[in-house]
Amino acid sequence: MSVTIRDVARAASVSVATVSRVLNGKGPVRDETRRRIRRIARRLSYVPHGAARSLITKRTSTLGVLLPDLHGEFFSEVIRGMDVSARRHGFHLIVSSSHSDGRETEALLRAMRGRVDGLIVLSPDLGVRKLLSNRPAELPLVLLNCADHGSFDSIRIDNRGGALAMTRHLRSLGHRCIAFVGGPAGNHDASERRRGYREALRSAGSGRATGLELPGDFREESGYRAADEILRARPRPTAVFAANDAMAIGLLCAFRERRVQVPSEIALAGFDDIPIARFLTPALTSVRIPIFELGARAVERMLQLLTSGPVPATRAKESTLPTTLRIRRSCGAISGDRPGQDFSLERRREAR
Amino acid sequence: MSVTIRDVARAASVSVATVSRVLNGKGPVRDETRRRIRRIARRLSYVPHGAARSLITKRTSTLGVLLPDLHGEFFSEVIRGMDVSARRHGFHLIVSSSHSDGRETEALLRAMRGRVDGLIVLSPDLGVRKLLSNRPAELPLVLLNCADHGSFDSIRIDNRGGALAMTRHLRSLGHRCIAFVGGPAGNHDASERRRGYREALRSAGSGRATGLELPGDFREESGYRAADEILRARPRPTAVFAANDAMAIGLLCAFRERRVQVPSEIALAGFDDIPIARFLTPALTSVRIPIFELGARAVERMLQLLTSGPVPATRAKESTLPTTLRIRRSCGAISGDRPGQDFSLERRREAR
DNA sequence: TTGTATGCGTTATCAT
DNA sequence: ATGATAACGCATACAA
Repeated sequence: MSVTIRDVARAASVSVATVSRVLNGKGPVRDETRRRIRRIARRLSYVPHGAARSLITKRTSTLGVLLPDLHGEFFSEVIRGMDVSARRHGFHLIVSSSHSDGRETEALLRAMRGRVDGLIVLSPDLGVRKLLSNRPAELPLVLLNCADHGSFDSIRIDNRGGALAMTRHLRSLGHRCIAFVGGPAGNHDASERRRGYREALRSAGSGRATGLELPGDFREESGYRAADEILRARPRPTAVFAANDAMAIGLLCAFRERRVQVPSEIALAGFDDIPIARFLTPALTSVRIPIFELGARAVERMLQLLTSGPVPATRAKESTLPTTLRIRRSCGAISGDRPGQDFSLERRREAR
Repeated sequence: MSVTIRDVARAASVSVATVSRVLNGKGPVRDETRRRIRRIARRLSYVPHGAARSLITKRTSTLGVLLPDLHGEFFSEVIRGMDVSARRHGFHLIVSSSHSDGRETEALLRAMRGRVDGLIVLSPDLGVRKLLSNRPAELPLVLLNCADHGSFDSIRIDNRGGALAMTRHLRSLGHRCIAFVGGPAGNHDASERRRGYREALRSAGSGRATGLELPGDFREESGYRAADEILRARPRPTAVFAANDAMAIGLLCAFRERRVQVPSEIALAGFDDIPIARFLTPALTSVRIPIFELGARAVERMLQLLTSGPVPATRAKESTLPTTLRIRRSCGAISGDRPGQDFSLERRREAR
């Protein structure tokens, strides 16, 4: 068996209470006793048992994270943000990725009780309502990029604003027919981006602008497939806005094969600003989203929720993180030749 | 407070023991009693307390995962593999990414006791030795892609074999001077890939081959920077093998800016086969590594370690996962035009 | 078939 | 300043 607090107490000829006091720095202990216990504990390489401790303290110092089946860059960044933020406060992350069907999610939530102090749920796919119903009652909750905020704290990325800004940017470059390749049906990020696109088309600007929406699923392949339809369309769009960079890359690939020059013959823009965007040829214009910060903020919010009292009466808050336009060569706005030439148009919008 | 097993027992007018038996399906219980308890438990939406349960059962159904600061695709895939595999067996994952310095890691390991049944450590950066010393003694351990296997179970990817195969492939295409852009110093994956590259150069083949090694750090930027030096070198390499795809993309970008045609003027190959590799122009030849499977296998191994008895005398095993060559246009071996044209040369090597 | 009682490892409350 | 002891929520050996 593992060495327990009793072993330390016995070896030091004191009671377990004293050992506990020393190790937690609580209560008065004679200096000499403290040092002796510390030494012995180290010599025995004693490590407190987490489960036992949290059974009595009612705190696990652990946060549960529920994620859907996310694509590479996004997934790792959001976790990194959470992890950095959590560790700074001595918290751990118990993550569960690719939760799809509701039954599985339910089982997951059940298993979380007694293991986490709070839950962070990222669910771009609609359907958070079900979640609330069968979640262990008093478990604090923070929603990420969710469709219906309901009465829960939520942090989201300004997808709509980013798409709006990008589409307007394309219009400002003179494009009058702008195609849009969308994301998966039911995905909240995707529908918000489409909303921004539509809004920008409708809004008064320099001249009329028409649109053309094509289906996509956030994967390269779907962008590749959308290209043909775009090129066949009459009037042919002079610009394409893909709902994410992966699809934009698929489009870029297809355009090159068809010998359609980007951006001279057709402009291209993406969303996400993944690291390789600026290393493509032409460098891909995109909308940068603060993924790391999204994760970090979620944890911060959760932590202040946890320390603000047992049943925090603090009203649910929702905040929106701003996106940033990364203008590069693919949209035809600039003619620079080297990567790293990043011109940024920033766009901020913070909600309560 | 949350509803406990006692609440259920009281509501059902039975003892907690009976409730426990029903919920765990152990021991004989009268059918009618069972149904009644089940109904009441559901009505009260009772959920067992994880910490309390694991305190007595000595099992947490949770696996600890220690990861370094990984790049996008790799990170998400390995976690996905673990998660899928873990959930299938009713296990959870408590992950901690970007563990860098040893002190932090030590604190992390301490906090793991009583919260996890085993530990999976991915540490391409050398220095696992320290880990073993201050880890809670009887915690089962599985190493991933580690330098020194020591006496621990470990699963690794055949980095050396993949690099060997790719370099030979380039030689077989007639290249006699092949440059190599390496990964971060101290990174085990990187050094194994370099080892394979060197081995292939030394080994007898069709004619002599010379090399040229350049530093890199696995990021696009470092590949971009390496390009100039490669183009200046005399004799100028006719092929470049980048230790990962990100750097290959940087190289591709730089070559295009310098108007150096790939593959006609210089061939290019990467490592990892990230999803966008086949959508680049030219499509990037690369070495596919089974990341998902790496994670999945790690969990499987851990689980069989856990169920093989309290202190499994089963000798530490190490296995190596095979890589696969993905030959595309960038190396000049084929002249296809459409993405999805994947020719595969497989290479297997399984160790005990 | 069911109930009683004990213990898991820790912290917290009260004595001393 | 320190020690004895009661929880915490659950599973289980044993008794009934």
